[in-house]
Amino acid sequence: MTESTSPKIAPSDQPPETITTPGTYDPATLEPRWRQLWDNAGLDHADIDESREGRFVLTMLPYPSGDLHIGHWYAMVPGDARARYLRMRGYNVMFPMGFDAFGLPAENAAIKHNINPRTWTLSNVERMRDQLKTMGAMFDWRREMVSCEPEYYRWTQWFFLQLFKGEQAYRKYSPVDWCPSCNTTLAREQVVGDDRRCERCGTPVIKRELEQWFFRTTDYAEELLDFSSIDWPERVKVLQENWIGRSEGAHVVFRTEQGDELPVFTTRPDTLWGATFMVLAPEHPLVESLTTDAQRPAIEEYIEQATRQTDVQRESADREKTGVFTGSYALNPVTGERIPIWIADYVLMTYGSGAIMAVPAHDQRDFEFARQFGLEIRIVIHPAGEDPPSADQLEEAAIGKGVMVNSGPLTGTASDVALGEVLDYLERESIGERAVNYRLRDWLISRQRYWGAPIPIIHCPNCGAVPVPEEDLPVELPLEVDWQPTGESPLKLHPTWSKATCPECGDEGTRETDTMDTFMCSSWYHLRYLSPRYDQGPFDPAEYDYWMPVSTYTGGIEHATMHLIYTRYFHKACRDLGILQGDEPMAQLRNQGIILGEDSEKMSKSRGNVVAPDELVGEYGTDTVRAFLMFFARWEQGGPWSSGGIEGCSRWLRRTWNLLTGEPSQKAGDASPQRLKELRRKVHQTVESITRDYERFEFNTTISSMMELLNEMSRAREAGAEGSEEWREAVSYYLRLLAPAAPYVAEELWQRTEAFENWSPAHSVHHQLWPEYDPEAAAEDEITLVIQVNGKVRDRIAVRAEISREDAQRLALASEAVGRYLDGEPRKVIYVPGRLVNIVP
RNA sequence: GCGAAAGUGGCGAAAUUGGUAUACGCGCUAGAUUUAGGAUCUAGUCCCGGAAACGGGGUGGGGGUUCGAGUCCCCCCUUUCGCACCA
Repeated sequence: MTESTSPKIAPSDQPPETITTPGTYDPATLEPRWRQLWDNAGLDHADIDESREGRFVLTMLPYPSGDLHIGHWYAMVPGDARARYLRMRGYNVMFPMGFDAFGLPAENAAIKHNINPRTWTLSNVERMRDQLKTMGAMFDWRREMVSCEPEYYRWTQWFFLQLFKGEQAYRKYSPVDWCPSCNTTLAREQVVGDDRRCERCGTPVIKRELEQWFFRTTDYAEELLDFSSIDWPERVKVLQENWIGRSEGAHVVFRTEQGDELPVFTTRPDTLWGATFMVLAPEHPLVESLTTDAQRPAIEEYIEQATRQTDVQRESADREKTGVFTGSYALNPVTGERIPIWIADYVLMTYGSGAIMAVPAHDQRDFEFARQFGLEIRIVIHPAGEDPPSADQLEEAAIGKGVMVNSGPLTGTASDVALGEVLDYLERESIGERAVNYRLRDWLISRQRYWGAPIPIIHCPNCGAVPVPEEDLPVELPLEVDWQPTGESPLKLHPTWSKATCPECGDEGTRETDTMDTFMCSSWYHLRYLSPRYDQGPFDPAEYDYWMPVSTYTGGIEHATMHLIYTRYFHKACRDLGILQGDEPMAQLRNQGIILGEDSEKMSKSRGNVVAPDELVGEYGTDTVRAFLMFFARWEQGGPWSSGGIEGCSRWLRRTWNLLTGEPSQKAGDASPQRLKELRRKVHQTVESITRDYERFEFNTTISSMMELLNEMSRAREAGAEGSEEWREAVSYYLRLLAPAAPYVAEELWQRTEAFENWSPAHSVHHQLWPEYDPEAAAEDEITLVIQVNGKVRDRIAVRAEISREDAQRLALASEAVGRYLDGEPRKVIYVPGRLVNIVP
């Protein structure tokens, strides 16, 4: 049985294969040979097959930075093992791979090495594709997409046009970080230091307003909060909820003394009578006209320094409040009082209306501001039955509940009804109305960059922003471009590219030179996998119907709020345009943890703790690296790498090899029926637990269960199990259970033990069915009954598994050990079938 | 500050979801084997006492629920992650 006959593994167009020497596990020759055989035979191709249920298994695509990192392996290998498991369960599994190929690093490389970003990117793609192939994953490379290829971004542009026509795209002025010396926009990572300087020339960065493109993600804020139809981690749902940031309250319209409307959003309309001043964001459009001449120098200076700061700096907590009085006043709409209007950087233009009513008695920030500048504090909510203190006595804002005081007609209203009463009052008096506000902003998709998908718009002096006709797509990036060391987009500098005729009136216009955010490319890449070369649309509807939605999506938690909100928005918006079906793109999401360096620090070149997968593959082989990545930590948690730990997985696979290729034991055939039954039990118990573990993404325990089974098989072999039907089943099951984790060695040993004459995909272990689990075979016929006295273990006795309650209790009470702790009749006896008897004295 | 998750041997970690705590692996100890080894095999390895049988203790700390708690509840400590002047 274990005698290894050399299988004739040679497809017609291959030279005869050298068979590895029996007795020696040599992944370095075995793995590439199988890879080639599989690739030649198209073993991992996934095509529509109506006889089987499809499963679209997706893992987040990499950015082609140049080298595949161990983190990529950690993200992809367990997902691959699970995809392989699903395929063996009989599903038709598609597991595609591609590259998120637009982005800033390619431009940096272009400037630094005077190389076109496309050349740089595609050579990285090629390198990483080869590295990905050593991973032993079941990627169907026919379905690969590369987002920087015109055949891909043609459809990214097409989607933009659909969203534009569906009124989801619009233009507005929005600030960017700008280097006045380089004369270019800077990305966040190009602004360095606390004093915010350009990373190239060191010039202090300023804000500049540019007209940019947005998508109306806020239209979908409410629907994006609904996760009821998807199985996503709680953690991600909470992150998205916080990101969307829904709050209920009221829009209240204040008026300036000059008569301008000054709307605010408040979650506490019940404190409206205590609004003693207003604060505007320094960027607020009314600041200019509200500023009096006397205040103008101070205001201008304040705006200057406030807008130089990052949002992060402005938002950093426990900073002393700063601000300047505009010199103007507004009228409190319920009291009619004049209240001063200030500006301060703690009010953000990007949230609400960019203006607040300040209620210093009941909001901590407003309280601190009022104390800082000597503004009036008026208590309007106070616990019933007490006299309100004077405002001077307050040490902090009173944010608690109480009864409304000093609140005109609503004085005396208790806080549990106040909100509703106040809202009714405001609506009745036409002062304000109920409103929901979101933290979520519309999605800014414009980038003043070369290396992205051009926004397919022509600006015409007569017709405005006109979409490029679909038949003219793609709007291709010019390849002959000049790079300024400043990083200014070559699209703006190009002599001819931006010249275009208006599709509507035929006059001369100019192309939009902004390109799209790369999150736009990654919002729909999963759809391109369906049919990467389809040219009648972004995807073939037949493929969509068969595969979508994505059944499992895996990737890092860091994408919880950006990519994963954008792709959900994108799907929903396209659904409403009739392009897609279903409410959600990804039915199930799971996140892997982070793999750290051996020193428990984040891996980085400067720390010198980077683990290179290529080196590991050279030393141990792909199967060992895969197994260890699955084994060493809980996948969703991650943890530090251990160079010693990988030896354990290496040993395990070598022991597997030796067990199944060695000479038969001299005791073969000696095993007792009872011993063989025990072997079979362990086999079936292992099938059960590994099946459960794959369903739950608990990859570490799939490997430890395999190790346990190997240990049991070694012992059974010593006892003479070889030659039996039970042994044959154990080997067959073992190799099929091994296949998802260690695909190469499992295939090699499968061919040997099955003794096929020739290899074909139908013979591949990867096209076998997952072992059937027989609960009867897995059931223990003898169990250890634990005898407890008062919850403490006092004895253990071996009994038949089907022992009756009466017998178990009788045996327990008869136990000598129990006698030592029990004085007289027990008060109570608890029996847990198959487990224990607990005697309460 | 708010939110989420976690805390178990020397280390990475298991624990069928309330029922024998520490499976599996690393490391370590002893032995076997080998020219040698960081190779392979066997045995041992939570702590204290004991030659052993056995006894006592034990899952960050404190309380609670329960016949029974690593697991559930409350309080505290620590760590990690996310969000943060959100009106």
